[in-house]
Amino acid sequence: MRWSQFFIPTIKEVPADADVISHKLMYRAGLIRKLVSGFYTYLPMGLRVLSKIENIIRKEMNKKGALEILMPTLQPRELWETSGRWHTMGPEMMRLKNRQDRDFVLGPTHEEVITDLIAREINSYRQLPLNFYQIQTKFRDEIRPRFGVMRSREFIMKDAYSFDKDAEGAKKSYQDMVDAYQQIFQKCGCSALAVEADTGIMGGESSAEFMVPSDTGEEEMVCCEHCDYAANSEKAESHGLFDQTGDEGALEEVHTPNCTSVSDVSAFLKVQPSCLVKTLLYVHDTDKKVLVLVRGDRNIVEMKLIQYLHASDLRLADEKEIEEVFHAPVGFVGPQGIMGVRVIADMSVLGVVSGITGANKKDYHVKGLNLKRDVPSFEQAHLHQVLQGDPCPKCRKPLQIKKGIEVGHVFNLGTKYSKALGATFLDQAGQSQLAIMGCFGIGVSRTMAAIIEVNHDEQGIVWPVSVAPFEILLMPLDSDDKNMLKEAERIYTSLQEQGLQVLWDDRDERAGVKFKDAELIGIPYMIILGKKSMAKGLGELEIRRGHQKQDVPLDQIVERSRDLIGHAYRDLGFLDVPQVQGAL
RNA sequence: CGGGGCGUAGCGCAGCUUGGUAGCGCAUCUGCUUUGGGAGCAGAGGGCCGCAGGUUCGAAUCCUGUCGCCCCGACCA
Repeated sequence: MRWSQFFIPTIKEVPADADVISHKLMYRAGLIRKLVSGFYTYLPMGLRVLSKIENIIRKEMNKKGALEILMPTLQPRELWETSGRWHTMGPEMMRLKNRQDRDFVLGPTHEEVITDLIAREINSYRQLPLNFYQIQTKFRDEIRPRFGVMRSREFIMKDAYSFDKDAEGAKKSYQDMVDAYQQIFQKCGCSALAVEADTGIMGGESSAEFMVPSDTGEEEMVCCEHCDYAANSEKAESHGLFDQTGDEGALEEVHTPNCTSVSDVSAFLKVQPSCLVKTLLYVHDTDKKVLVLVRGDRNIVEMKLIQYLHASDLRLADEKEIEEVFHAPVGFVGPQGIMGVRVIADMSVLGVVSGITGANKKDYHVKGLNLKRDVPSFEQAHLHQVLQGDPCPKCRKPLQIKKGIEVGHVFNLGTKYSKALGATFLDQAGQSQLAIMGCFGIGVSRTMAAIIEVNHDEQGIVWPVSVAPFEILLMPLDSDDKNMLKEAERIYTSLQEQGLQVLWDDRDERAGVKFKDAELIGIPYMIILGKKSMAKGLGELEIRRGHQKQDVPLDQIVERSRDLIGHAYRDLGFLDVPQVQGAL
């Protein structure tokens, strides 16, 4: 491709609304432009990158036997009523009506559609297993789109859905996808970590997220440096810590005027916050009350509580509700002597034999709380937030907390959707069975941003070859020099004949402009032709990453480039240089 | 949903406090010079100052409303 005939609108200045590096660089390098908040146009350079990521995904999916399909973006309300998600999804799902006043949703995901399809098409165990995938535009009306293409309202996603006849098959399908995902992200140049995760709105049994470690990530994960434990912080656990010591004693009221918070009480009584037991009253599924106990210096993760309760909604009780249960005002409540309310104790308070908590009386707390003695019956669960340094649940070594970008998510769905939508088949014994499902997503557009987050420097993007819009940039510096142009033309044709994707900067620009643009757009390899070295029969071959340069005789430069690029592909885990496909 | 900030030329901004009909840098166009790290000189084009009302002889500027964009936060007894 000749630069002058392509469209690469680079800009020097950063638009005021770009905040993170990938967003700034995508804008400046002419990959994307914004339409409105959360909606972006991919310009030719951006689209090439996207297509490359998609092709890497296709190849790995196909290797595992998944079959590509394409489902509608618009889906009828009825399907979502059937699965129950018309009501549980909330306002992030975009809904609209057609002229007959019929409700539709702009698909945020496709479990309903695919399961409906399978329910109609599959009758026998002989047809299973199946794994269908698509690469398609999804819509989620995010509260706050941000970081450019990283969290947008319209985005491109690869979603795959597996259907198995038994648990063993489902397990294999799941593992196949995990393996494929590792391959995909490695080949895209943004190796991802698989971490245990919450199933969220998808429902189902278990799930793992694929995270690219990066400080701009929105997700927090907990990982162990010593073993392979890694989990999303909404799911992470720590080893049963906090065996609280202290002398057992009788319950004793203490006067704590106006001390309504943990910090007030611990300061007033001159004890560590960890000596307190926080008593939280939650309301879930509209009117069910549950009392949660957690150590004073810890917070609970509401997501964990929702999971534990299988609740569809959850909120803290208001002052009135608290008064009704404890007959005491907010800030002075405790679990002792409370009857008729379900009590859940977090692991952090299980060992408490002399804790401090509210006395259920205004301006008073109690000392000497012994959980097992003073609370008639309680359940135990892991609800607290894991902090840096907490012991690993597997090996007890200190845990680390890191930020990451969620680029993929795999779910073991079980039979939630097959049951709701009637995806059954007859087994060998002629019995009707529910298909066991898995669903597997990759945020394609987000992956593009993640790749840039981990592959850039001061000057601009440093694309991994596998996803670079072009593999090599040909840069003759003097556009008036006939000889140089002739040589450039020769190299250009020759590179193309080698099957390489080459961008030829044929613009009549000064060298400085060309160099700056080249660094910005980040093509991984560059051939530079200058007057002086050409006179000696030499050209320069430069590697964008690290700016290593070498002089190479002109008659060898194409071959050397091809070798370098071949090595680069192999380093990323490819067996060979992929063939050019489609528009590329 | 709450809080904060911002809408002035394609992009980045100044001007607004103290009303008088708009300016700077980059980009664009023309010409000459320049040509291995975002060139120099000379000239040119381009803005209903987000939109709608109001105050005023007069509004980018003051007031009200509205739309859009960005950032932060999201309850812990």
